[in-house]
Amino acid sequence: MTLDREQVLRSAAALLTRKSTATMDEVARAAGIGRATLHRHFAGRDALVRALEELGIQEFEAALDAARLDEDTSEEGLRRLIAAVEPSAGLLSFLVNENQLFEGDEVNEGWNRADARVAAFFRRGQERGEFRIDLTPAWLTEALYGLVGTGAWAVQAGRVAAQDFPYMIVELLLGGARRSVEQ
Amino acid sequence: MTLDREQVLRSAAALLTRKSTATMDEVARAAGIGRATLHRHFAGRDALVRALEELGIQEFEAALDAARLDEDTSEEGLRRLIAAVEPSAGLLSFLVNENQLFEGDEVNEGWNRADARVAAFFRRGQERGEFRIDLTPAWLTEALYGLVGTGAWAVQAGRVAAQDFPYMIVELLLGGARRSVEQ
DNA sequence: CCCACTTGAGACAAAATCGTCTCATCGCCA
DNA sequence: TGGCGATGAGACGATTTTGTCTCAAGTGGG
Repeated sequence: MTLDREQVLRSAAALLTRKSTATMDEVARAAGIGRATLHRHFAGRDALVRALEELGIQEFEAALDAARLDEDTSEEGLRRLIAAVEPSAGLLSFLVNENQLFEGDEVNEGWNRADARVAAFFRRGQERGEFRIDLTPAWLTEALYGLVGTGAWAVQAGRVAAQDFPYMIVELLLGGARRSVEQ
Repeated sequence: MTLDREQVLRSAAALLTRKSTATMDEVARAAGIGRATLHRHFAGRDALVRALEELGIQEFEAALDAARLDEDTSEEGLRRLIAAVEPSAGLLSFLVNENQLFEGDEVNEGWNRADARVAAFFRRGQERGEFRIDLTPAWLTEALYGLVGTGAWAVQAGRVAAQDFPYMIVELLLGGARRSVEQ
């Protein structure tokens, strides 16, 4: 009975998304395994979080690839990115919060890579005249993370229908709340 | 030497905003008092967090009052709200995250009051034709919280200049990232 | 000036969590 | 079928945090 490491990580992500302070015991029970087994595969809580970080980065970079940010318009690229990132939204939200705890000492370079890609996407959109230039790429990047996390939370709390997740995020991020004259 | 309860709460808020897992000892030292004194004024960590919750709700409702959301256009009201909420952004962000841990069992009704006011503000803006109707008031409310928290974090992490905080949030929330034809 | 009140520092036990270990059990493969 | 490897359950000690208590020191008001 080989333990499904991926499955364990996914249930841990699902639990920690809801309750970021869950204990190792809770994580183990959520995965349907014993605490000893959890420790056999992840040396400790740090190792578990780091494994989740690897998974999250991997999923996020896969989403960045799948979004084909260079093709079509920036708007279409952003729509594809949000849609591709949706399944990982909860995990990414957890990891973003977790990273805020670190003193910036040792952030996984994967985040820097991903950040750079997202920021470059916004900068390219600005250069193309598709995005406003008065909002910095760094802020747009952070705002994207924040809205994805907020969206995941809103869906989980039942404040937003799951099917509306991509639409709500993309529309707000692209067009804002103001009712513009053009539509 | 009467202990300045307000001052203690503010330094606790400042610390917990950066490190939400700070211990009672760290909170006490950050406030420049002994741990025993901290316990004399707040029975425990829960009591401290609840006191911070009261403070945060009070500040948020004060910001809602100061923003005079009924006057002028919705856009001006939102600008005033974000500006008024800026000093409390870190604390509110901490409390929002903290509330996500609760199982919805006993949320302070103050949040419901505040939520209702914000959602009503967006709904009113929609009825006036100033806000889009395809984004629900509930989502706009959550997005506002999320962006305020993200903004506070971005400023603290040095990714956004503190002076740009209100502008970045309001502009993104109102107009989005898309460069519209009208400007 | 003196006393009552508050504080800071530290000791102390209780509780929570962690990490490790043992042992019995179970499934799978040779 | 027999043995090997992995698992679950739980015991155990170590560590961290918490909450309480004591005691000496200091401050301010009467």
